[in-house]
Amino acid sequence: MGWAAVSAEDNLLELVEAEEPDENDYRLQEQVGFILRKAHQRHVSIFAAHIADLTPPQFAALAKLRDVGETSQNQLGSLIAMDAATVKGVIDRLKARGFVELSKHEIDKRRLLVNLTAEGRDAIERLIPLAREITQETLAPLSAKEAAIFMKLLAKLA
Amino acid sequence: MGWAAVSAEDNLLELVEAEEPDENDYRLQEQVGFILRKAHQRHVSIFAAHIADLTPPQFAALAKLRDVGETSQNQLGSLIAMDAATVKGVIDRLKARGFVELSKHEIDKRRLLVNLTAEGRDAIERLIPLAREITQETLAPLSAKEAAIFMKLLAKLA
DNA sequence: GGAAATTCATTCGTATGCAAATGATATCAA
DNA sequence: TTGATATCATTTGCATACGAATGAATTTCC
Repeated sequence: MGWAAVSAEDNLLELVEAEEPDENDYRLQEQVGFILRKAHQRHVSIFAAHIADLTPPQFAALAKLRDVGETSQNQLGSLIAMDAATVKGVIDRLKARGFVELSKHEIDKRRLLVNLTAEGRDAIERLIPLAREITQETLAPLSAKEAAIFMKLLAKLA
Repeated sequence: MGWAAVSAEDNLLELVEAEEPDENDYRLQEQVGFILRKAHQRHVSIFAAHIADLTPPQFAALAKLRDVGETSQNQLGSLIAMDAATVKGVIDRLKARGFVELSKHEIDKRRLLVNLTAEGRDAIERLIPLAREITQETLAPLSAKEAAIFMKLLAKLA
């Protein structure tokens, strides 16, 4: 096998390259984590444009309290995907705003119970229609069918 | 029209309810923003399990510098979706680690040029294979076809 | 040429987000 | 019963993330 077999050499190279097409090629902009971060940023920005006086985590806490009623702080955190340290800060700020009130569990003295105040309930009821708009605007780049598929796959991923 | 027309009344109510099926119904767990936040959290967790000594934003900065070479701090920020305040902190920490070096632009004295050090280049080359695994693991709940569809829709959204 | 607008970077303040350590309380098990 | 475990909450430290204000340098435009 001498250098006369030029086309055979080329074919071999093509095969090798076909096995490892991305050896030197890493495109940050195409990685799921990078795009996920950007999509999340965009959502937070849309949220802020519609609801200026509350953050998404604060809204989530109020919305979940509306669903389940009084719960312990950590339990609420697990319902809205926040660890103990994070949920504490969120609840502290909601308390300072008068949207939630805290009390001690009668039996289990470790637990800190959280509940909506009347003002907090008013706020979340008032904000839910805006939250629907936020969801709509976030999904606006997709058709209805695309959005449905996307939501199903995103849920699988999360 | 008296109260004899009971079934007609019922039909009317059904119609009204069909128009507004979710009047009192807001499911936080089904909102795109909430799930997006959880999916992002999951990705960050997977990232940390594979690459313990660098955060996703720090990795993004190194990967992008590898692509484009020396750039100004703000320009780098816009390439990886970070505002000026955020990118400064990321670059400061990468500089403290010896992964990037800073210099002043000769002509435009406002600009702060950022570039990889030899150590930074070694690091990013070493980490890219791990980053591929991170992407794979993040998308693991989806089939190859689902992942392709998801990435296309996610890109549209971000 | 020079005032106005723009760009680059920094700083400050506020808000997640999480790991790790700690203390108080409750539960489990030998 | 009591000693080991587990749970609930707090605190500290670090790292994004972004709005707003500031200062320095450049560009635009009349």
